[in-house]
Amino acid sequence: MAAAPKTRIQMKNRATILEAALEVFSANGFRGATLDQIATAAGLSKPNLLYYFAGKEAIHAELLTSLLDTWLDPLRALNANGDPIGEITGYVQRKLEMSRAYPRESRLFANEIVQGAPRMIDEITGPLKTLVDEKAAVIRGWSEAGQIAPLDPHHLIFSIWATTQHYADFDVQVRGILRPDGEAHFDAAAGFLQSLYERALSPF
Amino acid sequence: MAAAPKTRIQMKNRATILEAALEVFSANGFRGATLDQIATAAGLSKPNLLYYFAGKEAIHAELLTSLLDTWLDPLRALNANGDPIGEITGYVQRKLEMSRAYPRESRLFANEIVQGAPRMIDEITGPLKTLVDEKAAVIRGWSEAGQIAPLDPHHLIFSIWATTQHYADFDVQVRGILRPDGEAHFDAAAGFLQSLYERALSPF
DNA sequence: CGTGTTCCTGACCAATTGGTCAAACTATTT
DNA sequence: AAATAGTTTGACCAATTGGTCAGGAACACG
Repeated sequence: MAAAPKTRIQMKNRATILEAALEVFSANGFRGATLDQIATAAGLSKPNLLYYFAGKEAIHAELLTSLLDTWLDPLRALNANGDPIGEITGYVQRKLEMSRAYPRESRLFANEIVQGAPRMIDEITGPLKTLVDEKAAVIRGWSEAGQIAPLDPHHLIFSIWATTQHYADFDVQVRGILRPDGEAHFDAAAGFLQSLYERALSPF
Repeated sequence: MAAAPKTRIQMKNRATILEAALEVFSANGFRGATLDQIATAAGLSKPNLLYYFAGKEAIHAELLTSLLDTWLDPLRALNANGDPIGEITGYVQRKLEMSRAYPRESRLFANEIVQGAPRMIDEITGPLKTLVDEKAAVIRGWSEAGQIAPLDPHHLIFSIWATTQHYADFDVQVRGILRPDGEAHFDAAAGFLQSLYERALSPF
């Protein structure tokens, strides 16, 4: 899609712009973000932004496509041959770690999907669905073999997305309610989710 | 805040405008919504909108404050004297029912909170925190009495919000992945969440 | 050093958008 | 029916915003 950067300056400036755009888009949504904000955040002039990218849409699209892959890595890592409960709780922990380390990426996707995913619907019904269906089949195998409790695998995956991404997407709310405990709530969340899923998945 | 409507026409038109605004704000976020869109959706002219409301902000604010109360009703209904597991799974079901019946309201809040809740932060750190703390204390009492498993009550509430609102806020994604099953996924979700929380909360 | 290429900018533009206002139109009341 | 109060609108405005463009500055390289 986007022309491959060639010079050192291009590499550096494109990266700077994408970093600034991630900041601005994730905090304001596509429509709420302006090229001026992105330009200011990147320390560049607006016409200069448009020298590197064809337009606002192009910057946004580049962010979405280049980040989606990374975003799905934790699910890809779910290993059909591992210990079922350990694999799933491991997935939960990796996903929560993503929320801690990359909250802006999470909010970028959240903004997009809440508003109907107008620029991502193909990725969802295509590659994403394929990956989820594949991993859901693995989980279904485990529950049919009696290794984990019989829970619907698709909804199990949804619940993991929901509970883990909540800490990135609804960060202000979590902080507002857990007021004085600063950063510690991620560790508390890790412990809570570990217990929740261990208990729920245990076949006994 | 907003002047109390007096005439029949005022009642009807204010309601029409708020309904249209809910549609538009929930689908596009505050910044993404335009007065023209709301006016068109309401079947009124833009200046006429502004005869009934002081401005875009005022319409949005009215929606947020008037809907927040309803939104929290399910949690208020959590009864300290009821059966612990039944109370909590009942709360889960009521909350999921809200997602099914009022997805636009859910998305209105989701849009606001994902973007840092600039217009709602006081409600969060005030009345919302108070209510959550109160109900969390009730849940803590249950787990200290050994009636439910020892899970952090605040994070338990967060997980319930996350899992239930997910079906409204990320509706396109859920539909995109569960493609052919139309509306049935809400019933599947109800069953899944019932099992998930029953299993996780059971003290044994 | 000169020259071609890449990079950057100020000035500008058309479209969109939130909001105003005077005038016209419609209900309601007396 | 006249007077009053409430409702609606077309025309207009200033600010914002995505994007363009011609030319200048910096850089690479023979």
